[in-house]
Amino acid sequence: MDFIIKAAIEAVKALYQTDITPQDVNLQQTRKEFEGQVTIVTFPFTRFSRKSPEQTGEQIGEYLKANVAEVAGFNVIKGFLNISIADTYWLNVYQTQVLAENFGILPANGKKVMVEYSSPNTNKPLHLGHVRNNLLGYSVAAILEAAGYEVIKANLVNDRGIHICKSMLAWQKFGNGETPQSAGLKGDHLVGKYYVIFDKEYKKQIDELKAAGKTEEEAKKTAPLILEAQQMLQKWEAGDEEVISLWKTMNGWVYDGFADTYKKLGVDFDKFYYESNTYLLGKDIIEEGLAKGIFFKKEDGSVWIDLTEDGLDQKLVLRADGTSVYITQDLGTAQLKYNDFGMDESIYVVGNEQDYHFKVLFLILEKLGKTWAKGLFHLSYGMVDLPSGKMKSREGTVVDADDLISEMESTAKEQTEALGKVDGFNIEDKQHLYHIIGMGALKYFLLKVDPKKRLLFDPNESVDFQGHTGPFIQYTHARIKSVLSRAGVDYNSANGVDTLDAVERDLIIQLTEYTNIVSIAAKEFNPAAVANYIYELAKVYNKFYHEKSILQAETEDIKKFRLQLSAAAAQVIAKGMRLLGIEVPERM
RNA sequence: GGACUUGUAGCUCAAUUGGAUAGAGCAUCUGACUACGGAUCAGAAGGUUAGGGGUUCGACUCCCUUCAAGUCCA
Repeated sequence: MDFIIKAAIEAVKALYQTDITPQDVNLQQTRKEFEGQVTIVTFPFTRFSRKSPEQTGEQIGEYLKANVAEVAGFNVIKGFLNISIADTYWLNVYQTQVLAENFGILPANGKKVMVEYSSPNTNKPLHLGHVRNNLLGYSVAAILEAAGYEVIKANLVNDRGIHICKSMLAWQKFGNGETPQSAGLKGDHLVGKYYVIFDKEYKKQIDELKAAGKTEEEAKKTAPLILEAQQMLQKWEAGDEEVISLWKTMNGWVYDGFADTYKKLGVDFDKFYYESNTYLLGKDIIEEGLAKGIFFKKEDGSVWIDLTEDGLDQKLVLRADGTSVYITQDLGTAQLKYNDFGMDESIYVVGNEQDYHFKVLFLILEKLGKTWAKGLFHLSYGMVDLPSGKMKSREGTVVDADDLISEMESTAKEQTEALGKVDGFNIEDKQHLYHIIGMGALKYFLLKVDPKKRLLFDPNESVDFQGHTGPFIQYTHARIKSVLSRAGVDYNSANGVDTLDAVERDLIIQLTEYTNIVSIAAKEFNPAAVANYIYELAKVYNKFYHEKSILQAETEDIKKFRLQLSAAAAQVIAKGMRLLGIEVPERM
């Protein structure tokens, strides 16, 4: 549509002797209740046209019609100039762009970006909140790749610390040598079970101590179990063989479990970082900051940075005893990642509870003069809430990822069987289909929402399969494939039409928008933009499908054209869904 | 105490980043092809965009303020 903007600039120059920039031309898609396909908002031009918005629109419209071949007509309503573009233009764009093999893949931009996501703790299984994180991260990575970036998917695993020691200790005390095999339980669930047991026993001890007259705070600090766990952490840090060996064993169980869940979710990673390797990093950065005078030392020896001039607080970066805080290791890890890959940008997919943390982290790196700090971005997403409020693992109100996935699959099975559409599928095909549909419903449900908004999930109300959903889009794709398989003619070289019906034009216009959407989604790190676009596309296609007969078209040329157009729609649907990590079936 | 985020139909979400009469889906009601797949399509109903003020040709969007929900900082 650049040519319209250019022409509008020329029109303003010719009519009103004023130079304007492309940004001054407010171009948008014409609302469907009006005639035309693109609209120029003329209110801003009245400043120098010294005419009413209507008159200004008329004059520019006349100019465009006279000087631009593709402008077939126009109408003016208030300050809106609606322009009808000739069908030949749309057909040309369709032929040369939409039908091109690499449509929707933007040329390489030479930039490298890291997307860090998932980043689980190894003391409990993944839940719905992690699912949102994983799907977002995977999708953003796919979108950036389509937008021309070289992408590195990274996972920073929190595999050490007091929380893991809690699970280890509980297993030692109460586990009786239980293993995933002996318990018949996924490894991450088994370890999670002992984390819960620790918490229960710990609470018992707290209650006993309180009954003996201690305050809550005292009780929490002096309960034998927590002291033992802390001791265990110290042993781990000292490299105690027994502790390390148990730690390796139990983490191994967890990784097996995670690998399984990741596979079902369809996410993957190029690079794993482990906190057990990175938790000591960052101390040299503290030195660097002190040397540069950015950090300062208090009398007790602790190191701080004063961010009050930036509207933030004073922030501790190293404890008085010389040990790290979270931000210390994050500083070090950021440097490590940059040393490893030298990427231009780095996206952290982390929940919005850490907004402040990342603000501080990025600001410190900037103050340290790290040139790459400006490429850091915190993709902050809202928490997933239940109707009862926040998910709490201690109260057993978490929605477990593995449970959720299998529930989605069985719902997909029920729905599909009720419709009786899987004749001719063997058992494996059926299972694969149920997985695709169930995950399609779940992924779409989570990704269609703007990441920064909190998400409400009601486990009692199963995810919809009708309307604005993944299965709706998958169904549209399957139905197109069905028609194509009945075509009986070669439609690849169709070129037989030179005018379009309204629905056909709408469909082509929607298809041409895809590239635009990819770049917007990449710029905003927002899969929801893609999700909502594909839904619109599927809707336009379904309307076309109902209004126009494809196989019974008026002429053979039109039939071929509509088949080809349908194939193009199926292609874009599949490509777009792939950016969301959602597969589309041939039949369903 | 300070800071950040969110608030749109009964419910779940949009709104081309300041543009036209705020759009979809679910739920409710009505209708559609003995048809290329009805997980579809067409229609009805549903709104003081949390409340109030301001900025301007024009505000869900920007500013101020109050309220509500959530989060963070020692």
